[in-house]
Amino acid sequence: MTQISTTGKSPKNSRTKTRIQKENETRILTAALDVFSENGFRGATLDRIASTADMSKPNLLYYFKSKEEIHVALLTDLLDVWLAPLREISPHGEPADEIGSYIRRKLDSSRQFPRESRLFANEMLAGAPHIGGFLQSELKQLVDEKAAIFQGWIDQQRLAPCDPRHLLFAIWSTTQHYADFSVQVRHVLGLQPGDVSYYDEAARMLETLFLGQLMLAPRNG
Amino acid sequence: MTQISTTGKSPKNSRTKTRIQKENETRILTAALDVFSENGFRGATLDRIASTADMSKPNLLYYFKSKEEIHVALLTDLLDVWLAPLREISPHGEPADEIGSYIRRKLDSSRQFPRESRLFANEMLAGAPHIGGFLQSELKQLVDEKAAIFQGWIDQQRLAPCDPRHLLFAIWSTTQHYADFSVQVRHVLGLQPGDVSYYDEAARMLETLFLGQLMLAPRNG
DNA sequence: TATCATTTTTACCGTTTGGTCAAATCTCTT
DNA sequence: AAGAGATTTGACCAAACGGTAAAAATGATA
Repeated sequence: MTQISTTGKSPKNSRTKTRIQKENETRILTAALDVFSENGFRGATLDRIASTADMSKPNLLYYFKSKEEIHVALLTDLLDVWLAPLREISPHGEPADEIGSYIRRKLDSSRQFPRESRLFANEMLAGAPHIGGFLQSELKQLVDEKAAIFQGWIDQQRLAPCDPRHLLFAIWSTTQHYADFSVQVRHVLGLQPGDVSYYDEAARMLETLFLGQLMLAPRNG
Repeated sequence: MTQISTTGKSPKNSRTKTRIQKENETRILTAALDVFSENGFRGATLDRIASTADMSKPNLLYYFKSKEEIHVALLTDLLDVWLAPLREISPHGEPADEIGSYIRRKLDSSRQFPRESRLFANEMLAGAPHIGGFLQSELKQLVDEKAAIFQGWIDQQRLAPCDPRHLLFAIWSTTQHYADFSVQVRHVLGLQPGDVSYYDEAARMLETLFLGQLMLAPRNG
């Protein structure tokens, strides 16, 4: 599959973007985010994106020269958003503070960018055909770096012994779940389609789980 | 969207299935699980399913009369698998034992049925068009029932105060993550495509997180 | 207001898609 | 071995798909 690399401009080779160009590219990317995040790359169609953007298909293809190019543009934007909260983890703070605020940042990210989260999830489910390289290089490197910080805390007995990378997986999964599986969350909680009021309770749960102690009674006997 | 309800047979209305019928239906469902779980319903094609099943498309449509019908058959099977671990939670055991073994069952389920898990995830990302009813009825009911058990333990101060349903969300997300995001997990850990050796470490992590205590030093000062 | 580049539309093209049909083949029973 | 039923195939269809070409309409600028 095609990996992200080039940043091709479509409308001619003009360096400066016109007002209309900026407006329409935004409209297209917004519409495409809706469609791709719901149906994945293969499940999305240009017709659907075009009609969501309230635009004819040829006009859409005037701004992005292929379905792939739109997808790449979205994924490129996405990866920055995805990495940002992780970058902020510092070795100098208290473990509970650092991990706690990381969880808060990730949960905020789910609340603010649920479609981006689902776009990412769709790409994972499909086997990461477009961002496999990113996962193996940038992400792995950053994870290794932050895992070393966690390991330092473990060595200092400020954090329970565990594989730091799996701790990150636990944080990613619990926070992203509220964006990716929001339908399930809402149905189980009996909430209306648009209602995202569960995020406050989610934050409390994750604080208890990661920073506090879930089990109160001794485990056996 | 079409919800699950009917259990239509395709080859005529014969009550008893022939050997060939059983073999081919299995082959089709196995192939379809591969294709649907990677690409979602809209992203999957009958041609791809047929060629994966090593079968002509008209022959495939002799056993299932539409793409939708194959999908429904898979989802129906899936829902049992999905609910089974949850049903086993008992109010009579120790919280740590009950929750611990539930996590183990869910993690085993991810390891044994990763494609089923991804099929479910794809359905969620698409907005649960086919199993919305299931989520609102069967699942919600079972969750309410089990949440009441958790609430009992909280009232007895054997479990930290939290929203039991969000605790379930945390268990679902962390365990399913290893199936749904296995590509990411493998890339970050630097493992080969088929390697699922991370499950043991995952089990240890989740035990520490849910049954033990992650933070060892006091949070402030 | 005339000019030129940008933007939009109309009409298409070849391929893929989900699905049908009747004929051909195979399998099982007698 | 023959007949009936089950299975498989090839040829096909209309719609949807990703994408193109060129003309028409619009916008900016002088």
